[in-house]
Amino acid sequence: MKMKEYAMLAALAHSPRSGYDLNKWFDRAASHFCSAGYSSVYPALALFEREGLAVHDTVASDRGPERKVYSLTDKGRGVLLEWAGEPAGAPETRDEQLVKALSFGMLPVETVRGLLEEARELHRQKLAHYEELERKLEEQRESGEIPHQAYVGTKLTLMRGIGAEESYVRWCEDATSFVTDAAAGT
Amino acid sequence: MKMKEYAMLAALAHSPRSGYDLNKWFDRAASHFCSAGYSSVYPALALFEREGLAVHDTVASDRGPERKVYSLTDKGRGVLLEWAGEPAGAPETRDEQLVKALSFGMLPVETVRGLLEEARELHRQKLAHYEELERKLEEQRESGEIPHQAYVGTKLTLMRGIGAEESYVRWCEDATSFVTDAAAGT
DNA sequence: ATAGACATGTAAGGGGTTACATGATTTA
DNA sequence: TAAATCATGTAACCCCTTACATGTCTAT
Repeated sequence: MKMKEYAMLAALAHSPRSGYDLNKWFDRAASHFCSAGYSSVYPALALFEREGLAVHDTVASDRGPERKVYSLTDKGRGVLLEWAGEPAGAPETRDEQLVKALSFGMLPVETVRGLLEEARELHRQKLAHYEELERKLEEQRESGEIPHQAYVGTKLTLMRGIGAEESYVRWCEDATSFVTDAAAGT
Repeated sequence: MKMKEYAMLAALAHSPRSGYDLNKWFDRAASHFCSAGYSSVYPALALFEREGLAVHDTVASDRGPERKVYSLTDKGRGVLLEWAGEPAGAPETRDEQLVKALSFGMLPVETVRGLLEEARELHRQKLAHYEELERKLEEQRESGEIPHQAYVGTKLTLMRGIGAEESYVRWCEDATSFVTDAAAGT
């Protein structure tokens, strides 16, 4: 099984969800460590059911067509936990900004300052987004709306999201200082 | 053109390199923001030459077969800088560790502590690696062995690599405290 | 009425990783 | 003599993103 599929199993372990819900979860809460579109999600759910890892209930929706709400079986939970207990590989990152940064010594300083300011703004927004999710999560925990296991898992990923974005914002600021000094010094 | 190809153009702008050298550069110095194997590198170099973005000299090697050492043309430099001056997209990360972390509330605390300790060690090693590269880069700058433009570009990526790994190590430590407290509190 | 969110899927094409293919030189 | 490094490429396969296909409900 692929990483995305384990991510889906974990999300279902936190609470039952439809394919549509999973897709939103990937976009809003998991995009900093794993992403997926509909064309990964729906076939994976069908696979889970064939393998006995999940089952679905058909539930009427407020608006739009019927929802297929999937929940994890004991077997699914077993498969998930077995995988989760083994050591993880190193993270893989593809960062266009850093590829561009390789050329920042060859561009006008004002151009570079503009690019870094824009990047800083992007990551400040992402930081604010994760902080907001963390606030909501703490609310849910206080009101007992969320199982403890789901709280712990989600909290850990949000801690990482926040740390990663803080670190990126700091780099944008440090890089701005660096290119400004480098230009003044030369 | 793809991101990897711009990364290659930037590396060639810093100094002429062979496909083999580029592959090493991806592994050792660029893996935290972009990766590539031989099967991406060699076809891309052939493409650069067809498009007039780079030219190669054939140079005898100390050991092993002849080397094709590529350098960027003015056209290649132009194409690179035009791209580098435009805003970058958001970074994409695939982090197996965080997918596993989603299930950390369902695993025994001792298992989780072990996994986090292992992850911390991995990222401490990466941190040490980037710090070592930064030390060497500063040496090269002091002795004037490296063009200023290459120094700036490389320094910026190393600053980010170091910041990212520091931030990851901190998460491993914070996560360890968190799961320990969560287990004691429950 | 039109745009946007809700909701489930399939198909095609592009990009990237892994394995294959070959061969010289050095170090243990 | 076996393993590691140097060195250049190709081929096949898998994964993933993008586009396609369809339809309802709500808000502007």
